[in-house]
Amino acid sequence: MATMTAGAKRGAKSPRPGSKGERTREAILAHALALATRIGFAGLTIGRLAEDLHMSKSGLFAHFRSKEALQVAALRRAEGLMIDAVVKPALTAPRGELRVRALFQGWLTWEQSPTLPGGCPFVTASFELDDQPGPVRDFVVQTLRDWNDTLAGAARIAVQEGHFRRDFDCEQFAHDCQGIGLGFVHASRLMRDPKARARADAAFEALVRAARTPSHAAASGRRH
Amino acid sequence: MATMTAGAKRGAKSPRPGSKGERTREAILAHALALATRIGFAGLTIGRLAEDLHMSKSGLFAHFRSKEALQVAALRRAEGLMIDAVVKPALTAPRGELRVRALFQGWLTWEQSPTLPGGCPFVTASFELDDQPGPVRDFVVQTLRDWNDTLAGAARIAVQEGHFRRDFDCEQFAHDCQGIGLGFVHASRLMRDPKARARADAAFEALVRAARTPSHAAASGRRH
DNA sequence: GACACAAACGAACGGTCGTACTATTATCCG
DNA sequence: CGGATAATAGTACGACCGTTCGTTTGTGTC
Repeated sequence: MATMTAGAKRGAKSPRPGSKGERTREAILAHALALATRIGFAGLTIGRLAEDLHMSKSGLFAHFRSKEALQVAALRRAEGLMIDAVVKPALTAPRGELRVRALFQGWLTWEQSPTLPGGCPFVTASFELDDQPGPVRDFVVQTLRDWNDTLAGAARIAVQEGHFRRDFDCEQFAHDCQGIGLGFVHASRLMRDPKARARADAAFEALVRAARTPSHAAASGRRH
Repeated sequence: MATMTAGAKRGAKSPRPGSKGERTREAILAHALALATRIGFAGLTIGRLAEDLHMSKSGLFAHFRSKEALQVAALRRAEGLMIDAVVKPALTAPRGELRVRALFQGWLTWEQSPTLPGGCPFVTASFELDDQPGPVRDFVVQTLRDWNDTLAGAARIAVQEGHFRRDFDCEQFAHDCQGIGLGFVHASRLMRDPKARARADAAFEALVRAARTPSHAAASGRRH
């Protein structure tokens, strides 16, 4: 956070809550995010963005002082959206396996949300930026680390609750869920496989089945 | 693997086998491929490529008549490399579970090959182009479909050989392997997780364990 | 309603992009 | 070795890139 030092004289950004500037800024970020999921964050251009929103390049640019700042702001917004859409609702689910399910299913739904025509921005960004160091990449890594911890933490609670085996590897579980999620994106977006969702669900069920304690093995199976 | 027979009609150009032109063309493609894995296929530029190879933009451009053709040519080369490095060696492994293992392990090795500094080009391309129609995307889809069929086919042989259960879903298995592979890329490249390889191996072992017939369940475990 | 300041604009900058042409040089076959 | 032809270089083009700057328009407050 050392870079925020300029805030003393001229705040990096502290527009009044309901001001005009903040409203258009929000509109820009919403569109930028939707666009980036389709054409990538590198493909995002100020000109295209300005044209779509019927404003001038310079007027739009003034809201962020660099393209990189725009990219980070868009991803920061995405993180907020994802927490609201996936994490918070899952926290209302009962502790244990059900919450783990809510997290995973919630992510699949989020990935297919109509507001994100190209899918989860962090999937796009993570493969686009995995070899390009800088603040944007750093932010993506941090967010995905948090997400991984959320998944692993939910699994750990499921162990405490006695739903999952006592010796269960929760980190491995979180990793495997990421893999299933990425496989889902691959199958549904690139391959356009209509069975993509069913495949992802089947893989997740197998993972959960293998995680259960013997006493819960046959129980709570909401399936055949 | 129906598409691999397309060798009948050569492409637009057919330079003599050992000619100068073909040699530089090959050099261009080799570098283009390595570069694309790091900065993406959209980020690939003729100028950058020409500079790196110490030749003029126009001289390089003349080998392909468009950037799109260059991208497809690079991916076509990647397909050949991948078949040589992964598929062909796996076909020398004995039919059944061992061949399935050879395919998967071979892919992990290929993904980390030093000639591909940014990893498997098809992973990069598939997330970059999943929403951008055109010949490049089409080629990626076709190649990955072939790869999926190769995996599923190997699994089907393992069923025939009695290594895997008779009612085993080989398509689901191929899908799950893709997911584990993508999870591996995510963990190793973006997250720089030193345990990435171990995680991928563990996930794959769990998958294979669940696939085995009861009679083979305990056999060939982790003894070798 | 005036005044201060935030917000948006328009024009311009130096670059780089992919691609089209023409000219020059290297390669290869007879 | 010479002449046809393939390979490379040179130059130019229009479009768009991110960014800067000075100006104009709009907003919100006393």
